[in-house]
Amino acid sequence: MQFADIILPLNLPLTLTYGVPVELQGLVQPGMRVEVGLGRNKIYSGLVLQVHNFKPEHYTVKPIRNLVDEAPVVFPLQLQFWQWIARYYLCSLGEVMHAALPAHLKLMSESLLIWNDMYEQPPTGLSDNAFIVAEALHIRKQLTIGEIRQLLDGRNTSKAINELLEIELAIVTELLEEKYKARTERYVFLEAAYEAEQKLQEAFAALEKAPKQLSLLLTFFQLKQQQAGIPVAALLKKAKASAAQLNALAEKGLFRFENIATDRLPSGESNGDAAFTLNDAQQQAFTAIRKGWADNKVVLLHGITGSGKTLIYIQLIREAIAAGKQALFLLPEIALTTQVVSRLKAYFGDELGVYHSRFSNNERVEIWNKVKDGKYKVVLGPRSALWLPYQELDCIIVDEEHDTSYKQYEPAPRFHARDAAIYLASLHKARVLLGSATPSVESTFNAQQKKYEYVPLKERYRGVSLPEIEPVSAKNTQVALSGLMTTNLLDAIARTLAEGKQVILFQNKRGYAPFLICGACGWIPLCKNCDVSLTYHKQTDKLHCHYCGTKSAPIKHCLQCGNTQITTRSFGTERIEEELQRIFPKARTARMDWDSMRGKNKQSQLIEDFTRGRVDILVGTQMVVKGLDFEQVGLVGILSADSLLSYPDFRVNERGFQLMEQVSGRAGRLDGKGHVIIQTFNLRHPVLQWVKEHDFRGFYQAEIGMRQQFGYPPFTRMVRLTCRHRDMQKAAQGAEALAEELQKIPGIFIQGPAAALVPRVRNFYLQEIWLKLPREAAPLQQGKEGISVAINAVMQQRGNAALQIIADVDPF
DNA sequence: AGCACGCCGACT
DNA sequence: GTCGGCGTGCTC
Ligand SMILES: [Zn+2]
Ligand SMILES: [Zn+2]
Repeated sequence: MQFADIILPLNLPLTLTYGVPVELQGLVQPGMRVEVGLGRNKIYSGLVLQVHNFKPEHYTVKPIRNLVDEAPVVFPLQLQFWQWIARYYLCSLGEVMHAALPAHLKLMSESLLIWNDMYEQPPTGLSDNAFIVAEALHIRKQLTIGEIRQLLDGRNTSKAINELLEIELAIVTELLEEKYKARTERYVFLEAAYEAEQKLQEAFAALEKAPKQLSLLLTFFQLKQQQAGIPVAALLKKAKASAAQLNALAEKGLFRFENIATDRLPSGESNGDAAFTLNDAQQQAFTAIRKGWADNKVVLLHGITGSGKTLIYIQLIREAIAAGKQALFLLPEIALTTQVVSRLKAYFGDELGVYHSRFSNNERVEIWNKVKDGKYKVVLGPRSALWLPYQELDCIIVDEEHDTSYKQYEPAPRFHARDAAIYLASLHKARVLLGSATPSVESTFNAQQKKYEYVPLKERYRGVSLPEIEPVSAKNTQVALSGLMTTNLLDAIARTLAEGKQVILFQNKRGYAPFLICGACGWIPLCKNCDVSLTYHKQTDKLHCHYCGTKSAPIKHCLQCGNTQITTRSFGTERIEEELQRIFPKARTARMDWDSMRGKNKQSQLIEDFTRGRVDILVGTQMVVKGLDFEQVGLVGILSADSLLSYPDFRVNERGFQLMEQVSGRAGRLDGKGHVIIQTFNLRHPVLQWVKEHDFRGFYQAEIGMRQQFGYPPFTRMVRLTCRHRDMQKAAQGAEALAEELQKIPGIFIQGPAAALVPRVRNFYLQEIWLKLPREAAPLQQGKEGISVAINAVMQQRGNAALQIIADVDPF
């Protein structure tokens, strides 16, 4: 007897073992989806992890019911990758599977109620709900549980269903359906009989009095030279004919129709062999990258904005394709709307697959298959592109490697795509290139330690020079704008606009008024689900909670003392745009933040407008840094540098430096007159000095010293454990119990528990424990295993069932 | 994730 | 008394 360990896309601690029935022996392979029963009568498509001969001792196995696939949909290498993710990031294989497989490859049965034909009609004596279901069932003959829930509005469905099953009015079966549906298109073919010359002549003759049909037939033959079947839509369009005319020909027996599965993904033509040459600096960097790779090292390419990293990437990808392998190009999701996509498409055409969150579930399956079949040689995508089934990767390029969006937080697996990419590459024996204008402290440290090869690319492409950075004291602000914009900034904006150049203003708060307070008693409107203050949004005329998304009616008077004077503190992007319109009425303003970019093509539209000079002043949050890739702006203003440099996180300086450096990169200009103004109440903040001098080295030296002194990464590894419970007491007790269990682990440093920065979100109370672990692989893994044990111990304690413990390895 | 089992409040 | 609410535990 053979057995198979099956992964189900659920948060189960382990795989489940099923028996391989005789008729499936030899057919079940790792990576295949199989139908398995779970619990009373659910059927899932699970994924085979391995097949073996070890009979489980403590329970009797259920058999695999059937195969879903004839061949594996997941490669063995991917299963290894999943197992590493689960181990390293402290989550279950099921959670990894859930994240990795496209939704339409994960099947779960739905219960189907079928009318029993022994009954002629619904009997009397049923409860109201059961009667409603019985009547519907009588007409429709079968209903899914979902349909019944809809019918009864979700109330008391199980009772009604049990009532019907009791009297055998209906029987229940489980239905496991393939979710992926190929898109089909109607094609028209010439009937075989008309392939004969003479028969065809007759047909043409008979059409003399129907010129429209004749011309349609001629168009058909014109197109038929390329392919036998012609898409109906294309034919009608080309012939400018109607469906009725086509049907008339079909009725005469000339044509037959067939529905053929087609590709959902648009195929782009490449520019053929678009030739380009690397300049000297690029060529040098390219050679250095190849050398680093030859030494089996990860390469860190430190190239300032506008140094032309993309061309180097393209050249490396070309070589990967030439070697008959695949390449993966990772980007932060938000950067996938920029010109990079069209640039790569121009070079790689149909061999390039782009992956992002806007694809439908059916499209994702098609992308999955094209990667698996090797039709895509290059994949450009965000962190989720790591899950695709690559046959053989030659290289992985992680651009903007410092970017925080590479770290997934919710839900598990809480992985870092840059780090996971390095492991995935090692499985493929592929090479890794990390690229950034502001490399992370971790990667720079690895380069310093000679673990990575460091390749600088200093020269700015096309001779664009670095902008002048001017920190200005925010004390020097106009009274009317109470701390919003300094006269330096206002003057600079006016000057820049007068020169016909564009302005970008950066403010890290969205909405209109991020903070409201009663002028009389100091009362602050708070979210009812979270421990945070609410932000007023003018666009919706509502108060928004940025943690749970709840929108509530705006406050007209204080709920505590009744005072009608509610004052606002701080300025969001909405308010800034409004003020700018008032101060610079002739300037065309635009806003780029989470709220204004929600629509489908909003972001690409804005980029288009900005590039074509249809926007004079752009106000935005982080998005203006990450979501734009042009660098021809006259002035960049950072309205409040202090908010970027004062929050409790050991990476605060790193983030602040990276952000301001990246923002500055937007202000490089060919004429060498780019200008950046940074408003602050602390002109002497060291980060501002480093930014001012573009002094990456100085920043790094200071930062790495601090990390070493206080035992932060890269000198240690951190794990954050969050206890989440609806009850404040239970959350705190759970965290205490967890901390106690953690004490048993040797060699780890425990900080906490303490309430999270925001102690309550969506009505869940959050308690955090921060752990420092040794960075060496073996004791690190030992420590993590200890953490798993501790979590399990706490979860098994009575009364902790509703407690959630979230482990976040290498938190960001 | 579902689903069954079991223990308490508010209805006949 | 029972009906049904949800908190708890399990799925090979
Ligand atoms: Zn008040
Ligand atoms: Zn909230």
